Amino acid sequence: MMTLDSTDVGGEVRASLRERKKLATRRSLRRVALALVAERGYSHVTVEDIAEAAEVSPRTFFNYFPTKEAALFGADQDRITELRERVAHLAPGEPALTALRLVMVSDAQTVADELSELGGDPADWLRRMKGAATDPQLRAARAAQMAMVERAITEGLAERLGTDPERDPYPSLLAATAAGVFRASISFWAGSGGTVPLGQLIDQAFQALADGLPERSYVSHLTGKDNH
Amino acid sequence: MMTLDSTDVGGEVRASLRERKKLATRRSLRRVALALVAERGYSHVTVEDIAEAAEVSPRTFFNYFPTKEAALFGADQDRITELRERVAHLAPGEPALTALRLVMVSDAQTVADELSELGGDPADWLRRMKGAATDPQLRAARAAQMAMVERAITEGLAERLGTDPERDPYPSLLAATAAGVFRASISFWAGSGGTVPLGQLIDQAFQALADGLPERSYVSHLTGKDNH
DNA sequence: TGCAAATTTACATTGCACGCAAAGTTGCAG
DNA sequence: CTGCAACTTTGCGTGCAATGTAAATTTGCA
Repeated sequence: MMTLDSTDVGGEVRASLRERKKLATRRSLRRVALALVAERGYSHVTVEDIAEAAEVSPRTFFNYFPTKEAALFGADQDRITELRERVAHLAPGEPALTALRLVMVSDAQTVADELSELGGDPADWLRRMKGAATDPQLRAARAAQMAMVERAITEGLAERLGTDPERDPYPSLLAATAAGVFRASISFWAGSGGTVPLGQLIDQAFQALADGLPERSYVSHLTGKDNH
Repeated sequence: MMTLDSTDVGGEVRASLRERKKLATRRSLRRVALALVAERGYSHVTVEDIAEAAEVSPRTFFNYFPTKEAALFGADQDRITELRERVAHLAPGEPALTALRLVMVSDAQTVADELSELGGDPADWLRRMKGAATDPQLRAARAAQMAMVERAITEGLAERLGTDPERDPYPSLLAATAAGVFRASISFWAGSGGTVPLGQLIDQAFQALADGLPERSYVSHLTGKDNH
């Protein structure tokens, strides 16, 4: 129990064969799942299809991901916990809204990084996934995922502000708006093929919130087009 | 095809036996589903259980609800479409934020009404459901539901503002925040056993958003307690 | 009363998810 | 380099959600 599966070489951590294989299998499953879904649509891809394309047994799929959709956009429990910690403790002394903005920008960058990590053209992935993203099941799964993220933010905020979400709706409200900023920005960014600078989108949305929501848009100069 | 299943009597619409039975079955399924889930938790209640308790066949359950969770909190497609229309056209001339506030307050009242319609003590239902509400599956289902609502709001806002959500993230952001206000308020209200005035909660949250988010809470005087 | 339409039901099928134990790999100590 | 211990993969069986189909059953109405 609790073996390392890795060898420490002069401060560097070299993954063991076992570890590398596991990571390869995980990535293969994810890549194949995304490719199949982009091609046929979410509801026309079974776990069996994914397993077959990745050349593992269907049972092995579930050793890596708890559900079919987790292979598509899996933020595991560790990362969600880490998110809560960052919201709670990043930039202490700064206003909560500032900390949230920092965390959201950083996480958005992570999303963009993972997209590149997939191999191939990131813009191509975004374009291919666009059709599949209309599937209700997939939307539902994504919403559930974001709800978990939002919950983590709520808890982090509650800790940061020293308040209890049960007695004070403010952390929930702030978390909901932050998650909303994140979603709206990411989805707009994805729709642009990843060309619009994501960090700026998020920053401007937060600025709009901090200043009080305006009646109309807040980003026309980014797209170079008239938004109404 | 397209029979009325109802008899028009002097301007009043009297439901036919068929219609009344259908409504009774639907309500029975919902009530029984809620009761069983409150008692055992979502994942320990099968569709078969619900059907049996409601004295219909399992297949009939799916004639009324597309999924298990739809029986618990089902906003059907008609109501979601209607929501979009209200967001788009209610109080024309007023700012979008004002229209959103009106629609959200009104919908919150509908939620409260449906709770009473269930029979028994509303506060009792809230208390009983509280435990079951921690179930991840149920959370996921609720999130998916809210995502559909949020989407409808986005579309309604886009129409109202004459903008395209694909090119302008503003409707999405506004919809996300409005949905966030709704969720945070409802959940806080439910946590209070339905005692805190829901309309005021929502109004104050919108006011906070319109003014620019404050660093701390905005409702301390409602609970009568210190929120930090 | 009897026919047409709507509704319920039984039956079969597909797919997700998970527990379990057997078979196959990998890591490492001797 | 060999053999054991830990880990991973796999096959098999189970339960449950969800859907299609066609045969009863019930209701509305002439």
